[in-house]
Amino acid sequence: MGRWEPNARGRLEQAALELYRERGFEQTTAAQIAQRAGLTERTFFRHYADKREVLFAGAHLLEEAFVDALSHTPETAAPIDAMASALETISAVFLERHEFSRQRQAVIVANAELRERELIKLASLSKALAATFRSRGVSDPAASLTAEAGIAVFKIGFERWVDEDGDRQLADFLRESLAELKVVAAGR
Amino acid sequence: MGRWEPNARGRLEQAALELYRERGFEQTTAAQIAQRAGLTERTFFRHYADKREVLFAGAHLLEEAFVDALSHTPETAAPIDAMASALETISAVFLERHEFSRQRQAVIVANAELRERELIKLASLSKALAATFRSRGVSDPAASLTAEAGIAVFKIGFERWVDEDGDRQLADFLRESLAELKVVAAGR
DNA sequence: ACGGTCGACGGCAGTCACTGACATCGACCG
DNA sequence: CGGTCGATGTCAGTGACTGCCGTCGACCGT
Repeated sequence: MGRWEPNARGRLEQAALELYRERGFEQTTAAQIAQRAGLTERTFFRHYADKREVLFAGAHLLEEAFVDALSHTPETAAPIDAMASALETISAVFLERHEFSRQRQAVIVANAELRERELIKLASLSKALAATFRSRGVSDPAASLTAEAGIAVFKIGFERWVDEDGDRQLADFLRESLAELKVVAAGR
Repeated sequence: MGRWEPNARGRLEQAALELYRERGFEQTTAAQIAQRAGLTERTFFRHYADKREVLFAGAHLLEEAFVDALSHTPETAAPIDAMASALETISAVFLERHEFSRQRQAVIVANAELRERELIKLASLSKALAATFRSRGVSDPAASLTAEAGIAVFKIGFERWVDEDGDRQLADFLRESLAELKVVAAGR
């Protein structure tokens, strides 16, 4: 056994989610999170750039998976179809995470600073997707617009999935949302 | 003449933009902004909730104007056409503000915290537009998706307009961007 | 087995964003 | 002319975040 308990980041992330749920994001200090995780405030800030980031550690994984999914789509497909396929693939990531997503999203929605952070993560994701499209020969502004549209579909589908009590899968909501976007864009 | 110089907010906003351009957002303290405006730090925070907000004072005006433009669109129009019309109307707001927009946008793009703030302002705008659609009988998720798509069009068109040196108007870029979105959504 | 390096963490002092409480004083009102 | 009000100043405090340095098991080469 090492000098320190293992999985410091995991403990910090769990402690943070717990405290943010118990007393709210603003009423929680970094020192409290660190203490619950058996660490010090200084160590908290070694792992996370700020108090919000501890909730978004998984964002880069989502981004990687999303870009990966898009990359593994036939180059000949129309951008919107590639996006549809990537959305389909990505929803698998959330199959076993409805409850966790619900809790985390409730915390985020309740605080403006956390919403800001979520938005910039989605914007980063959008940029990455646009870059992927460009590397596949889609030119701007089509690349950026398809990426933005895909993120909008994801955002709205995800919101609705999280709000649902039922057993419908995320993929259902994403398909529905994308279909509606097509209808709307067609001017109907 | 009153006890204080008039237009404290205007002075603060100009001082802030100047300093953010001169030395960067992070390297500027609230006290410095206040001092250049002939005020104290405490007064700065009475006018703006935080250091970023001083750059976004006009955001609620844009939101009002945008919602207003959308409201004054024929109810019988398809949502996407109403959005197109609103975008057209809104671009008039920026007719005389290319240089100002360029400077401000350069500051924002250079700093992640400011980008976050911009994103949440756009998200707020999107919510307001979606609510307007709903009040006109468009149901969700079409209302939310049209709003999000419109904001995406605005964002991308605006970026390109700001980057341009030429004399093309914002409205041109918005039309182009919207047209491209329609093409993309149609799967071409 | 031993000295040296390294990585993860603790401790501490400091800056700055932001806040609450209270004081000031021209403008304006009756 | 006294009283109220609104915009600002003053001051003390909290907490987010950072730089710097110290600690000490793990690990590595000899």
